[in-house]
Amino acid sequence: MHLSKSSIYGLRASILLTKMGGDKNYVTIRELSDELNIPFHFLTKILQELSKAEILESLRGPNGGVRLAKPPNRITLKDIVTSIDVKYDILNCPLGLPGCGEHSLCPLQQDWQNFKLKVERMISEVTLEDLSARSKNNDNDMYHRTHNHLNA
Amino acid sequence: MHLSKSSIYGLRASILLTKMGGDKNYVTIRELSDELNIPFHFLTKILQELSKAEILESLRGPNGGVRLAKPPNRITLKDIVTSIDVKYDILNCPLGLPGCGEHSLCPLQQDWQNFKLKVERMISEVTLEDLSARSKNNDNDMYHRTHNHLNA
DNA sequence: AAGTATTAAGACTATTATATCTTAATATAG
DNA sequence: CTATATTAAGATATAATAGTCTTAATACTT
Ligand code: FES
Ligand code: FES
Repeated sequence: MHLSKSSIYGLRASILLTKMGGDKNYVTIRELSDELNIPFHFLTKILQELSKAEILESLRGPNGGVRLAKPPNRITLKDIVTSIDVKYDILNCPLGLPGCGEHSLCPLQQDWQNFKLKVERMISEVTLEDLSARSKNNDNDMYHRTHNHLNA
Repeated sequence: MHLSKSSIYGLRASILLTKMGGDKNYVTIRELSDELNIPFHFLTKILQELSKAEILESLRGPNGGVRLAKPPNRITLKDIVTSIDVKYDILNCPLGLPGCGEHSLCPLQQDWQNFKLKVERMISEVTLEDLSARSKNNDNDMYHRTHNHLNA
């Protein structure tokens, strides 16, 4: 599972957005970046990608910000990740041979494809609603660490 | 599973070495790098790491090269990867929160830790012997693609 | 209409990962 | 002892990722 920091930040921001923006109000990127200890301009660029992908909506000017473009139960983890890391490879086999999955050349293939299917199913099924619900039940301070301590 | 190219190359070379070096002869790094389409000097540096970690033995001069330092059934996939990517994080959760695994803060934790355990077990149990045996049963041309086609 | 708050966009810089090049050390062969 | 084949080590170069800065566009408020 090789996610760029952009994807990780995008996911965290989307989850927080889901938790904060139950209503139709826009949340400023500044709020998100402060809360999550993500560099503001960096997060801005990431969320622009999500807006282009029509996962978020944005509005400029006072009272502007970003918000989800559709109900959180219709946005999956995979939607977000694939919008940001266009060419990511979920759970790449350690040997990364050509034709992986098609031909049976890799000595790890059997084990690996098994894992891979499960992970792929998970990320394409879990929605922002699920994630925000689960994290509400947990310590709400989950995001409030300093940037340096995040093991991204 | 975020492996560097160094680790992937190190794994591929170790497997090939196992297949070629059943006896006690040294195999030159040039042979390995040609066969695997890995830049020679790059592979040299990677194998130096494995030598320092006492997974390989090396010898300079004519008839020199590298060979396994112990029987292939005593070298695991994990041995190799951890020698090269000293600070790798096997199957990092997409959210990558602090204290992952210790505290229950992450909404994906339950699913993810489950995968992670299985993958960790696999890489710490599978040995070079296993890998080379399995790949012998497969198409022996598995490594003979051009570098550009490898989806590392 | 003017001023302000905000995202959009793109240029720029910094850091890390990947790859190459050069020289040194060492072992063998003749 | 000399020439040669090879790994060791480190300096340099290139590419990819991460992060910063500046300016433009837009929408609200007064
Ligand atoms: S290269 Fe596809 S499973 Fe290993
Ligand atoms: S951060 Fe540990 S499982 Fe998600």
